[in-house]
Amino acid sequence: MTSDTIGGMARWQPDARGRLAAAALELFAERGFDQTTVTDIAARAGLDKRTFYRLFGDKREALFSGSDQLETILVKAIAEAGAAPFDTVVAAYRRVAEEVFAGRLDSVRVRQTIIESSPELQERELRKTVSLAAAVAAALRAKGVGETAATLAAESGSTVFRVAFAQWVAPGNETSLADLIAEAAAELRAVTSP
Amino acid sequence: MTSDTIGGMARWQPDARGRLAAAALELFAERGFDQTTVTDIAARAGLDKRTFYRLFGDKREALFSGSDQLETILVKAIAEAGAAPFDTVVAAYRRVAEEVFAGRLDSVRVRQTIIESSPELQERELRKTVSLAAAVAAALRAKGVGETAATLAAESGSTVFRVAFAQWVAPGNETSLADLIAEAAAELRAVTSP
DNA sequence: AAGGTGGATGTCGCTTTGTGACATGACCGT
DNA sequence: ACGGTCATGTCACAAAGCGACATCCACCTT
Repeated sequence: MTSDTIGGMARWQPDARGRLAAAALELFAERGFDQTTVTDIAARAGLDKRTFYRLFGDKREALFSGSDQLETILVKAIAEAGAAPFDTVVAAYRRVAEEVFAGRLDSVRVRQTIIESSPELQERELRKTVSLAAAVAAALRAKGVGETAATLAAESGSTVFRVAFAQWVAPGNETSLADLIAEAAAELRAVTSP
Repeated sequence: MTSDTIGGMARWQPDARGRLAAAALELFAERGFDQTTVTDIAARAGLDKRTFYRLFGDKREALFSGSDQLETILVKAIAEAGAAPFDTVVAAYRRVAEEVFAGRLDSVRVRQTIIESSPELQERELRKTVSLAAAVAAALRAKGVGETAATLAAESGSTVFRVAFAQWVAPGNETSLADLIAEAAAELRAVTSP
């Protein structure tokens, strides 16, 4: 079936996972999430339904393949930083903005449109967000920050990022994500100040 | 609703929805969420699987029947308040703490144990949380608070509540939820202050 | 060079979720 | 009594997700 022979090379086409993720993105954009079956996705990638479930936990996960990378960058940025907890977290998210989101507004918008069209996908994205915040909190605790303060700083940073992200993706926006993060952080400080 | 005649005999037992929610809670606690099928739940409530799906959108929803009430209380509290946005939100959550959670620690713990045992349920709870925060933000905007400030105040209040809630439910806790909310709010201010 | 090993893939069959279409049986107003 | 309505039950079905087993072929061992 998938046995290709580029000069007696691989038995299967390379990067099955990547092909499945790409096929899923295409199909979700074309027909919508609910109207796309896992069998469809696998077929477009030249694979079997069962293979999809070996590489992804469920149908939604195909849209969130790259999100481990975010955690890596965030945790590393926090481990290297030396400022106050909240500033550290905000700086870490700004680094993510520059290293993974800058220059990809168009494709991010496509993805975001898909997510906003399906409650199931929104739930999954929320979980990813929370998981990221938990990793950030753990990284802060590893630097000696107290339990509650670490959680609050991580969650607040997450909030700032989500607000800024929404503004960045909104139609007509011209400002960079990193700048929007800085603005949102400043406004959060203002909102919580007595 | 569930037509039971006062004088005559009822065709159906009253409160089908409540019976299903109760049956679901029991079974989830007994065997776990995954090991409980919708048919099981319906059977214990003396109803049919199809009836379950008419009253609840999906299996998880049976655990979240009462969460509309929270939104009502929150929105009302915010509409009546007159303080700064963040203080208003924190006060609203404290009101929820007193009006719906006070005195129910034991049953809340049972429920929370179930939720923590299933990623699917955690996703749903997250969505409820976000939905609540969105309603709070809308209530703030209705009072003239700016878009971004309303969102940030609502999300920060939500964060404070979640942190306090986790502490309240944690084993060995003796402090009231309302007090924990106040403490968390104070610590959030400290964390985000320069 | 023969043969074995292993990891990735395909095939089969099953349970469960969630939904549409239709049937049933009591309540209600007329 | 009649027809309508509303909650529920029954039947059928697509799709999700997973366990068990078969298959294929690069690579390794001898």
